[in-house]
Amino acid sequence: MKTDVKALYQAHEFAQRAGTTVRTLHHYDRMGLLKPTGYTRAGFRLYGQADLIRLQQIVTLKFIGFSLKEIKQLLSRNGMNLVDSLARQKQLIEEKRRHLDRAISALAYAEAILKEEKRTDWDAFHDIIEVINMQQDMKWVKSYYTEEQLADLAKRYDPELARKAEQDWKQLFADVEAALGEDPGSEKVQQLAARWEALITAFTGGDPGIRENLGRLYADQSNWQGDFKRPWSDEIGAFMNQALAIYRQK
Amino acid sequence: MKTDVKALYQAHEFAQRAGTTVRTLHHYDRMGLLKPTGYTRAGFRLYGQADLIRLQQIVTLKFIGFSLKEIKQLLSRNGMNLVDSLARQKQLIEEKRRHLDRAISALAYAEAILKEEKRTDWDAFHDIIEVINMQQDMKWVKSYYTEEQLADLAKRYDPELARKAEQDWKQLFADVEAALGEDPGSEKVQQLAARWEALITAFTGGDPGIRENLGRLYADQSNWQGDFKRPWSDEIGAFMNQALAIYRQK
DNA sequence: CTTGCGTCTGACGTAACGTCAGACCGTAGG
DNA sequence: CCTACGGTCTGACGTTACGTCAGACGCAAG
Repeated sequence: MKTDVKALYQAHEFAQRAGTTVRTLHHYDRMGLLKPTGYTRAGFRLYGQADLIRLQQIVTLKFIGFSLKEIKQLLSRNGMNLVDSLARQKQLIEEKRRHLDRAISALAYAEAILKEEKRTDWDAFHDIIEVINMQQDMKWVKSYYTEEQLADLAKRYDPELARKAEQDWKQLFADVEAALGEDPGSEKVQQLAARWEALITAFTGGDPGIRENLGRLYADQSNWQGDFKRPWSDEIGAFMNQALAIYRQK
Repeated sequence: MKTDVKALYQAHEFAQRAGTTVRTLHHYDRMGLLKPTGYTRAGFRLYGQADLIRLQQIVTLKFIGFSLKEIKQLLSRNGMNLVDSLARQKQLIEEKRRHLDRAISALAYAEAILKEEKRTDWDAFHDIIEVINMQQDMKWVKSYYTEEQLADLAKRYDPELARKAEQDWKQLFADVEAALGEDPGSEKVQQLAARWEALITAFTGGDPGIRENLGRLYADQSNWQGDFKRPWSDEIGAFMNQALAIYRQK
């Protein structure tokens, strides 16, 4: 029963079949992550089935986000506990995703503001930055809310927010625009304020680092020149500021 | 009306207030992204309010995921269109998040398999890799589904899947285990098969690159030794394979 | 022998800084 | 005035996962 199948491939063909490059194979070889099965007399690398399997494992672990160094450890399982590694890795990735969620939310806001209003790019850009930094405000806002209120808000808005943030921002903008003339203290406008805050909360999310940093930044601006000019120059901004002020005092 | 506020800070203090490091300021200075307002006679950097604002913008754009090079462009708005840049950036980030979602899903699966079954780490690990690569199967599976069926599955499962993948995997495992003795062709088991496929689809998601690569990898294994041994050695795996086979033929 | 295509080994480039290392500044205490 | 302590400066190397030359060699066909 001879195995007619070709058993060994040279670098290029192997790389192609594996969906990677020769240079990558060199790299893995040099760092001891994947050594070829053998060499020709001329020193050309020869890869076999076992190599393919190992490469497959490497690709998989890379997909999951491990570094090559970690992969080397895992594949030689030198004292490394797979379960723990996976758990840690999952937490790391989830953190990254939360960050991306907030970034997406911020971008959605930017998109909304650029479409709904007709300011120059630069002005709008200024506002975008301002809004993102507004997370700082949450520090103070939090003292106005009770724990339960915050938890409630979080429960109602947080999970889906990041996903359809774009929709939400657009809708909110439309609603606010429609309510422009009304009393900022009215039930209706106050509900808009609540939604606004919730949206801000969404991409403020749970990143303590950024919140702190920008918080310091913002506080600094205020201290620096007494009343640092905040760029809410448009109607909507002014209107919402009134509404939010009332909302927070309640 | 004199402004009593200190107007200039030295590197360390400025960095601290801005929530960054001196070395970062050096870096930004050297690459021309943020030049200090002035220097002392000794050559020490002095930063002012304008610098703080600019740094704030830099931090914000970094948060959104732009590279320093891009930020430099954006802040000098040399031919760069903000709207387009933001849109592109959003797509990029969303792609990244989809990748993370699939990775998380894969890790959730790993977690589930390691908890529910009592194999050695290594064996389970082998399966994890196998499952992730199983996305390759979707290539063939797709020829069994109609477009509408796929769309339907995607609609029903895709959005929420990535979020609560862990739960879903655990639940599915429990259900499958409970149904172990039954007829693989029964309505009940077939529904489990549908769920199984849907979960696999979830982290197979929409990444054409990885799907292709691993597809090639897998196809190769099969060709290489005729019938390459697939590591579904456990009861659940064998059971589900039967059920899935029937499910796909339907 | 010459083409053409493939392989090998360095060596440098990338992104965004962190981490020394060696040298200098500035102020308070002795 | 000397010195310690803390801050600043520049330059150079380290990090991650390879990509991109560059120069030299292998091998089969015409």
